[in-house]
Amino acid sequence: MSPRTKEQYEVIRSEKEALILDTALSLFAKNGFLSTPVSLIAKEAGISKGLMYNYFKSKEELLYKIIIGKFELFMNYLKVSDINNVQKHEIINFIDGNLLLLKQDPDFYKLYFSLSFQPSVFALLEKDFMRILETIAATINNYYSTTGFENSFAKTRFLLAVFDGIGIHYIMDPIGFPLDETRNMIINLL
Amino acid sequence: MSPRTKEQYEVIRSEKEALILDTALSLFAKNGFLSTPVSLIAKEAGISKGLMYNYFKSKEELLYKIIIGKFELFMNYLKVSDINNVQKHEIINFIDGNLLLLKQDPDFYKLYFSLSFQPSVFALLEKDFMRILETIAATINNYYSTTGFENSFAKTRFLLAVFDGIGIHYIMDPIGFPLDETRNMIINLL
Amino acid sequence: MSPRTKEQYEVIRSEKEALILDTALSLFAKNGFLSTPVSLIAKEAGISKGLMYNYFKSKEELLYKIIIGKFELFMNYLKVSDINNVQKHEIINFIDGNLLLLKQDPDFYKLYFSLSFQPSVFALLEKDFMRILETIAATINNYYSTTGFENSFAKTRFLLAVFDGIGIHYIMDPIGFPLDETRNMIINLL
Amino acid sequence: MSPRTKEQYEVIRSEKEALILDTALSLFAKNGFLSTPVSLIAKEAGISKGLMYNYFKSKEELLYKIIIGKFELFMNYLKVSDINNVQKHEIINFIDGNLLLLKQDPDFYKLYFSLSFQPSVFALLEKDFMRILETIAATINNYYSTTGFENSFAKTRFLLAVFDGIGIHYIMDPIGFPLDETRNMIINLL
DNA sequence: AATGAATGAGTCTTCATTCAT
DNA sequence: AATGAATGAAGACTCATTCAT
Repeated sequence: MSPRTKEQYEVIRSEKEALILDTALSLFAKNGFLSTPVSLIAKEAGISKGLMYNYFKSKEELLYKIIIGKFELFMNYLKVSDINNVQKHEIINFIDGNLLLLKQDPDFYKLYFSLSFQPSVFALLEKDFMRILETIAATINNYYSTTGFENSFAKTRFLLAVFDGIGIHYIMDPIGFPLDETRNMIINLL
Repeated sequence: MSPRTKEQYEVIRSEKEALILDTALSLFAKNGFLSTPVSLIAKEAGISKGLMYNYFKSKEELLYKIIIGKFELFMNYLKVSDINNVQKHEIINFIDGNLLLLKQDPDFYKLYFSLSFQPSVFALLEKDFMRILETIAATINNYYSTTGFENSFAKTRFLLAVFDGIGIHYIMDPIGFPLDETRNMIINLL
Repeated sequence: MSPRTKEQYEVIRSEKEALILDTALSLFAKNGFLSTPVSLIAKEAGISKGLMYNYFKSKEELLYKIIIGKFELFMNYLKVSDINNVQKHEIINFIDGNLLLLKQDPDFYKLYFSLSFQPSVFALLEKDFMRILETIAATINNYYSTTGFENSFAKTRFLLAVFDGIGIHYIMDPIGFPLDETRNMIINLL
Repeated sequence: MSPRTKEQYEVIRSEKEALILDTALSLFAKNGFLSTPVSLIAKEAGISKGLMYNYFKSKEELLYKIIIGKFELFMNYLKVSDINNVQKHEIINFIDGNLLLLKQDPDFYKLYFSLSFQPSVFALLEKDFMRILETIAATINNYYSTTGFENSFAKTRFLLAVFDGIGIHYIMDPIGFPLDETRNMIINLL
């Protein structure tokens, strides 16, 4: 019998890769990265431990791919037409976009926050995290300063902090936390 | 040399216990709870591993005692004279008190936040965390509702979230983060 | 296109088999047998892992075939016209033949020596090694005893040892080692 | 009960360390470094796997310590009174010393030779091996050149090669190999 | 003849905890 | 009160080999 075609192999690979990524994200979010053994990921995904290493070089690479993949989605919401003249509605779009992701993919945010407090693991991702954070900060800062606010720097840092605070409280208590009301309170800070 | 009295022994014991607690907090904050071996704590504290287990039943108990000890300090700032009629200056006092602790003891906050995202460890502390959070929430909620704000529940949750956001951003970047300016922005939310 | 004939298939098969054998020898020599994964051999040879097992039952069989194949070449140089009356020039021919192989195929010698010290692997080959060694030893011993040397046994063992010593030092440092000068020193021992 | 004294601990440590080193040397010699699992060393030494790591940082460090320890012994035999004027009897002493060690500690030589052909492992030790080899080579070379031999370089390399050849053949067949007769043949090369 | 996904046994290593002294 | 040797369970990772296609 002839071997599978390249396309068939690709389908298998991309489906299984997605399965592993999803399973791992869910477990990392639930138990934390360090407390999730590769063996558990494999078991939950219904594959052998060895196969994981056929798809990802290491547990850390698996983590990295999860994060990077989501980051792209994340950044799609921060498209401004003119970086030197950021409009209020663009910031609002960004906020709304992220609140949407927060609702749709709380696991990712849980993982994201948990990693921020795990220095041994965080090192892997620090550069990417920083690059993104700085882009966001620059955009918001530009909005505040061109809109005529004084102390745009502090306002920017404050807004980012508020945003993370909301995120954390939401994922800790998605049912009880009043996300929609707080959304308006954030907008009021603009 | 006369043998030590019971009191002297107890002084030694409590001093050594404090030493272990401090050392452990510092290491947990720096490396994370799971990434800090008991052997390292013992080494840094200048004692043997065995002795650690003489003072604390387990690594988890050590963690627990660290957290509980700090909580008491923490709650000292939330003393209101009348829980049914909370004054603005009392809330401000609470905020300022906590910002002070944040500056003085960033390690504890780092540990506190990191544990929040480590469910396997968090379980130990969840009850205590909740009890405290609810006390604080009730107090703030009372302030908002007696002061005549509408939607005091959402406002309360928002304030708590903002507070944590600030805390996180400060401990991630204690030098760059404009803590004093943001303090005023928090007060403005009251 | 007409289908390939049986002969064409066999040509392909034996060419591919040779490719695998060569690739494997080169990698075994460079990294050692145990440190060379089958996957690497396949990759370097440009074929799939599965196909390797189509040609060779196991990694060990692959090794075995490499060694045995070279042994035949090796023994071609030890053809004496009369085993009961070995001539000096025949021994010299053998020495020169082997020095030539040593220069032309250092990888094989490297592998050969490395296996001699890997009992778990060596077991496979021990019989064949011994058979060959004994043939050589018998021939040399005959030369020494018929030529009238006393203690031909010790002289034989010495010569064989010297020969291996030279081989090892040459493959460890093919550029620096004075192979041609030492050749004469070996001849002087005859 | 009071803890053991420092001396008592030291006795325990050095005895157990020696036990592990001895056991490991014997197994490495018998099976090869790569084919000897740490678990087997532990089992043979009658200790737990974990304890091995209390004494040695890694399997590789264990190997390193074995080799380095023996090297010192080894070099004791190559003490010449004047490096610029090496006497024949000093070379003979060196040869005899090493033949003695060869007889007494064939395991070490087995390991030494096997490592020389295991590039992945050899890297660890290459520097130390080279340093020693160069010292020996320089000494012998000095002997040959001051004694008036021409082509002392080639003679030195030859002698070293012969010596290793003898070593290898002896450890492969300690009973059958005529070590004492060959000793005289080596001396004749001086 | 050929592919590479999949498995599982085996290897090194870490670390919380126990225990004899 | 104090030490550190010792254990054992668990975890990340590798790799020869099998097998469906």
